[in-house]
Amino acid sequence: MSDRPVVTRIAPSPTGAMHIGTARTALFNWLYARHTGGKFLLRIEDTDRERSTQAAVQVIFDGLAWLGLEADETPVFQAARADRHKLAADEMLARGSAYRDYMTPDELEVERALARAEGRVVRSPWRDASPNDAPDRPFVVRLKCPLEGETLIDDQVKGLVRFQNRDLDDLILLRTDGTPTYNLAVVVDDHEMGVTHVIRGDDHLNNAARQTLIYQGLGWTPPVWAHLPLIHGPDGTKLSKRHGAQAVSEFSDMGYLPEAMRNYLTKLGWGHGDDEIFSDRQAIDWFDIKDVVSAPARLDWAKLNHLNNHYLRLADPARLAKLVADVHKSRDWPLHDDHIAVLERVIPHVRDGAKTTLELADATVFALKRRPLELPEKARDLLSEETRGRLGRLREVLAAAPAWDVSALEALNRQFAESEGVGLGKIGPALRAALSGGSPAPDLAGALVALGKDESLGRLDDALSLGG
RNA sequence: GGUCCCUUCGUCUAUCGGUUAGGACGCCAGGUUUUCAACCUGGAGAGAGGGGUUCGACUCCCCUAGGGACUGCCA
Repeated sequence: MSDRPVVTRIAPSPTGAMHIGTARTALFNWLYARHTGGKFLLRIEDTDRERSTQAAVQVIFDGLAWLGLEADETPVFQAARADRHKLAADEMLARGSAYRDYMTPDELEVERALARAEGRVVRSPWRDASPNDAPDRPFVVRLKCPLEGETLIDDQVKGLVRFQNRDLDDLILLRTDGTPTYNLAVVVDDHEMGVTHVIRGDDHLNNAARQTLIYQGLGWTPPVWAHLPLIHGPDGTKLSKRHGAQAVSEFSDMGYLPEAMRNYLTKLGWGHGDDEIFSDRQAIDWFDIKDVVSAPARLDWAKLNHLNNHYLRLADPARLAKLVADVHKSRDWPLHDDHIAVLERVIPHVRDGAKTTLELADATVFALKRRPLELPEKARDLLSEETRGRLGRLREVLAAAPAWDVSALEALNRQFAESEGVGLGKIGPALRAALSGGSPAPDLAGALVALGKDESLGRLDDALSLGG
């Protein structure tokens, strides 16, 4: 196992949204593949034809692309491989590691109830029937699980897990219509795709034992297993809609950056000393399945917000401007031709307080407004005659400003207040109102720079002319 | 019911038999201050319970309790 190059995979079923837990599983598979210099593959488990849709397949592609987790080979579609799966089942039949089960649904139901009452696993009477006794009716192909002995799973996350074979049921390999079930398909595909490390949610830990039996029934070597604990909601229960979000697309819609998601999700269930914020490069260098935490983790919005704020402050303003413009568009805000340029100029001054691109959009509204601004009642009240006089004088000082940058304007504002013999508090609120029209805006100097000299002076003039 | 997994501050984690149990987010207090944030300083805050093993357990073992997964001709 150790000398083969590592091959990992993510194998989602396209039945709707892409769950954030799936995203994290993909991320860990991707990290481990990158860490070891191996390959990361994608397989779409679309054997449930009832529920699988093309749209849901696209959701998976989009989700992985958004997160930056590109597969190294073209995706495999499981449904297209049904012939291979059936061949494997035939092989198991031939080897005696599977059998045809002719139980009717009614009989199965009775056996299931009985088995549960007796605290044992379902067993078909056809397990040991002679092929000659085969009746002429539909059958399923079942795994012929050994009745004695045990199956060990040397899990990279959970440690050594021991299953008594008698507790493992003869799961169905082929349905009555001859189509393969999940457990067979997974084993055949993982084997034929050369997957060396199966890293998946720990809801599959039980399956690992049964799948091991299938590997053995086929004469194949099982992969290295690693079962990751699930992500829970903030209250510790299974993550669901009511926790705010579940799907990758929702996190995107809520204004989270993919790099923030990667950092957050990597740290959720894995640790590297005291490191909290790290680059993809560092994550790849440091990541090892053995360091994955074995307990489920809860989604913590506050921490995600913190990280997103961090990456928002690091991001290229041009990139953010596009994202923020999209937010405004989705809100039907009347954008103008120069909005991208305006956003690019404003964003550096307002991003420090933003947790998401949605908040970033909120913070840019003041700059996107068109003159003359509508001043809310509260803002008008600030423009007393005295204040208007001061603002007028400030306007001239600003107009004559030799430089239009934050530190110069800060100094200039302060000097002006001093020359007027008042504190900045006597001028700030009114200036702010004139510049922002009552919308949230950055500090004064930042607002002036963000708006630019012409726009700033124009807005001041507008305010001064009010009732003047 | 059966099988299996999990259990360190509110949350994410560090520790891998010997630490005043560390960090981060959040929270509280103070500072900065023209708004909201951001930022700076300080603070409170944890080994589920009970037995062992050991000179010494958060760390190893057992039991209990509490969570969770599986138990489908879903994946």
